[in-house]
Order: sequence, then structure tokens, then C-alpha cells
Amino acid sequence: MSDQTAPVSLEEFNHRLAEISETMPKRLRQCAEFVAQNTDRIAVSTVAELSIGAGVQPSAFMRFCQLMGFSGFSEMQKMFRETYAQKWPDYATRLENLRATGDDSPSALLAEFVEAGRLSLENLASTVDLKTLEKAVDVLAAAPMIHVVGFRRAFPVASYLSYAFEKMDIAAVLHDGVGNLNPRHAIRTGDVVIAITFAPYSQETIDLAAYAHDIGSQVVAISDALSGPMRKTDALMLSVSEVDVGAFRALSATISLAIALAVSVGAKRDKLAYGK
Amino acid sequence: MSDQTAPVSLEEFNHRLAEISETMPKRLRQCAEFVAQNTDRIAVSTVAELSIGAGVQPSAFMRFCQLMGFSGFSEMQKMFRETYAQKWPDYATRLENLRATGDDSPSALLAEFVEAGRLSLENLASTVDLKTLEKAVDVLAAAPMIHVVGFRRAFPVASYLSYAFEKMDIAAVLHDGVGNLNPRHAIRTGDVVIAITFAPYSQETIDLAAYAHDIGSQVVAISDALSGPMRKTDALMLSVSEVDVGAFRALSATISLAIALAVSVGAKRDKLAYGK
DNA sequence: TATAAAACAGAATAAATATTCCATTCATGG
DNA sequence: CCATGAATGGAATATTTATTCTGTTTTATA
Repeated sequence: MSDQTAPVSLEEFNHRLAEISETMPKRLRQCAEFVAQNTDRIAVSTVAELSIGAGVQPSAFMRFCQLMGFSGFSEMQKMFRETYAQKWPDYATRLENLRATGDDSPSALLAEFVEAGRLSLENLASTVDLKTLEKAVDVLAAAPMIHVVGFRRAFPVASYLSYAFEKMDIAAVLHDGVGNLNPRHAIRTGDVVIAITFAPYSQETIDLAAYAHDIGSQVVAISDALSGPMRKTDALMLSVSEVDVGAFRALSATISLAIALAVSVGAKRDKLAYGK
Repeated sequence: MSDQTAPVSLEEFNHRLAEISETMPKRLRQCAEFVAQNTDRIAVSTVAELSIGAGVQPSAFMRFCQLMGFSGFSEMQKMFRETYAQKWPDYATRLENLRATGDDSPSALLAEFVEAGRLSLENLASTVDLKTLEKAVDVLAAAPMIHVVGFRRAFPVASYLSYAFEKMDIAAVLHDGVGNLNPRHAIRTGDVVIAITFAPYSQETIDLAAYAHDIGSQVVAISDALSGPMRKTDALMLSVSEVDVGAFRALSATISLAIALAVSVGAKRDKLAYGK
């Protein structure tokens, strides 16, 4: 049993887990990994189920609980059940009420988009590729100039990125297609291009990304699938799957990812500047 | 025990509950009401706890479970635990993990924006003024031409609205400020203006809305507060409060509201067209 | 390689929890 | 107002689930 006091929140729990899982013996580390991957199940499972999941004996799982600072499994589960209860406000009910009025009434549609946005965000949180995201931030933070391109439904994302960069005094150009000028000559070797495009992919965006790649510029792509036409450009692919409502999507996840990317770049630049 | 088969989803469960709770004896109705109010707790509670909550004996609660079509409490709880697992695709955990790495790491920022977006959406669902929303839809559906205006951080919203209108073959103009032309002469009496602006309010947007109001056009405003400079224009005010992350916001709620508005207008126009 | 300490699996036990049963109370129709 | 059946409360029981214990295996150390 551990001499430390038991975690009382998910934060503390995760912190503790990260802290000690390094030094755990084999079976207990199995438990730690399984728990880290399936935290959500703890509240509603038995020791037997969890230990099978982790591939260990129930007794091993018990030792794990004790190492984490709890007196046993029950106490640990209690914590998870309590924190779970807080999570549900009456949001679900509100949504029901919005929906209640009819199929294509404004409020029903709003409810759909709100729920789609929420699902997309939750999905984003669990599927985003952190490695690639960090790499993209590094690349962008070092770029002498950032080119942002995205048309049609990707355009709002592109314009918001530009706004964010501008606000943080980061050199960036939004390629907005005004005047049908050929924008590629503005891109110099070493510049970085952020290309945003969703199926059906717009040709201008693909062309610009391909050109950038040809002249040796790095491309960061925000798209709705890992494959797709951006593959060829060796882009750092950030994929987002948005939940559709009919023929439209709310862009919540995409915009969140974009703004997080932009702000991260800003933060990184500050750090580099102070580092010098 | 009921002769009917047991519900296998939350929907079925709720339906059944509504159906039979009318005709239940006193104690069992207490159970029904408590369960309806605390659906979320079932997965993580014991019969004893729930029956105390409902103010009945455990045996009464058992009878309730059987009336609902389950063999007993365990089976009912099983259903809730299973649907819970889907609803909770360890989103909370992932978010924790994202956050765990550090304060301004990309993943931590992303987690912040995702959470901010989620909160904003939930907030939107419970605070939006449905009356005004429906009125706005009516007005826009009848407009010969829709003008969309919004600059700086409102511009992504404005551009997405235009995209949606275009896709639905609805006549709309995006006033994007290119060329610094004075756009007001494009607005005719009877046209409707959608003005999007957040504090600090951009002068161009306010001016355009004021002009539109002067010539007798209706204004629909999407903004972050009910008061603010749009008040004077007699606008239909749709207010959205977004949760900020530092100096930025993810726009999730605003965009969701905007797209719901646009699609509603599209649906309404279809209805009017078929009606004729 | 020998030895001690730690980790482990599996079975045995303890505790918690669900479920049933039955005596009592309450409501309903004659 | 009584008789009958439904509804109820509470305790007894059955079942599930957590926890501990012990002999064995693995691992680290000298």
C-alpha cells in the first residue's frame, strides 16, 4: 500500500498515474496502461472485468489500486463514480427540448448542429495526432512567412487563421482568390503553406500545395481524411472528422484545431524569442 | 413482471417510462419520477442508493425494474452501463491526457479550445432566444436579397454564411471590404442585412447596419451581448456568449448558430415554394 | 550461480449487493 | 362495512463481487 493520500479528482489521478507508472512491475504496468486507455470504464466495471481487460489476475489489479493510493478497488471506483455524476448537467434535457418542436424548425436544426459540433469536438480530442500537431507548430514557428489557403467551406477556417496570425504579429498571407491572380509567385522557398481542404477537394488549394512542395516548402494540411490528394505533397496532415447535419457541417472541430494551432505557434515564437 | 421485452436503448427506455408511469401505483411512480430525473446515476449506483433517493424500499425499486420489462435491477443497470460506455467514449480522459503535457503545449491549448467550444455550445443550447431566431428565419426567408457583413473575427462567420446561402441558391452578398468600396449602395429597401460583430465592435459593420435601418431594411444581428451598438438599429438580436481561451475564442457556438440559421432559411424557402 | 526479496496466480474468504418471500397495510367493489 | 386483491415494507436469502492469503515463480543482487 502506498503511504500517499488517495487522489480525489481525475486530474490528481492522472498525474499520479503518469508519475509512478514508470517504476511499476510488469503486471501492474499492464494495469496502468489499461486504465489510462479505458478510464471511462472504471466507474461501471468490476475488478474481474477490468483485470481481464488488462490481462492480469484480480489480485494484481488490487495491488495496482493500492499503489495508486486507494485502500482498494471499491474506493477507487467510488472516486470515478463521483466525478462522473458531476459531468451531466441538464444539457441533455435542454437539447431534447430544442429538438421537440419539429423536424426542420430552427430550434431543432440548431439542436442538431450543436450536438454535431459537440460530437466533432469530442472526436477531435481523441483522434488528433499530437506528434504531427507538434511538428506542425515547430515548422510554422520557424517559418519566415506563412501562407494560408482554403476555399469554399474551408475559407472561414483560413480567414480565421489569418486573423489570429495577424493579431499575434506573425507574418501570414491569406490567399483568398480575389482577382484570380496567380498566387504562387508569392511563395518562396522556406515559407510554409497551411492548406485547408475537404472533399470534394478544391483544385486551387491542391495546386498551390503541390507547387509549394515542388519548390521545397513544407505544407501543413488540415483536411477530413488522412489520405486524399494532399498525400503527394508530403504534408503534415492534420485530419479532422466533422459530423454532418444534412449537407452541412458546423466546422467546430476544424476551427478549434486551427485556432489551437495558431496560438501554439504564437506561444512557440515567444519562447524562441526569449530564448535568444 | 411485464410481458413485454426489455428496452435496449435509452430512447426505448424513456418511451416505455412515459408510457406506463401514468398507471403505476404510488411507490412505483416515485421510482419512475426519480429515475426520469436522475437517469445518469443509474449506471453507477446500487439499488439501495437509488431506492433511498426515490424514497422507497429496495423491493419496491425491484418491482419497478420488472415493470419496465427487465428481469431485475442488474439487467436494467447493465443496459445503462452499456449505453454509457458509448456516450462516454473516454472523451474526458483524452482531454485530461491532452492537458497533462504542459501549459502552452499544442495539445494543452487544443484541449482548452475543445472544452471552451463544448461549453459554448452547451450554453448556446440553453440560452438562445427561440422567438427571435424564428422571427429572423421568417424575415430572411422572405428577403429578396440577403447582405452579410462581418469583419475581423466575425469574418469567418460571415463567409460561412455566404457559402451556405450560395450552396442553397439563396441570393446573398458577402460584404468583404475588398477595394474599400462603399457597399451601402448595393442595399435596397426590403433587403435584409445580417450583421455579425463582437466587442470591440467594428465601425464598418455598425455603419452598414445603421444605414440599412435608415432605408427601412430589417437587420439581423449576431453578437456577443444583447446590448451594444446594434440596439439602435432595431435589429433582431441573436446573442451568443463564447468562452474565451486567452485572447481568442473558438467560434464554435457562433458558427453553429449561423449555419442553423442559414439552413433554416433554406428549409423555410423550400416550404414556401412548395406551398405556392 | 546462490540467495533474498519482490511479484505473482489462484484459490479461499469476506463483504456488499441484489433478489425473493411473506406478513401487513391499503384500496376497491360489492 | 366486509371481503378480496393489490401494494407495500422489511427481513431473509442468494448471488455477485471485492479482498486477502498462501504457495510458487520471477527478478535482482552479490
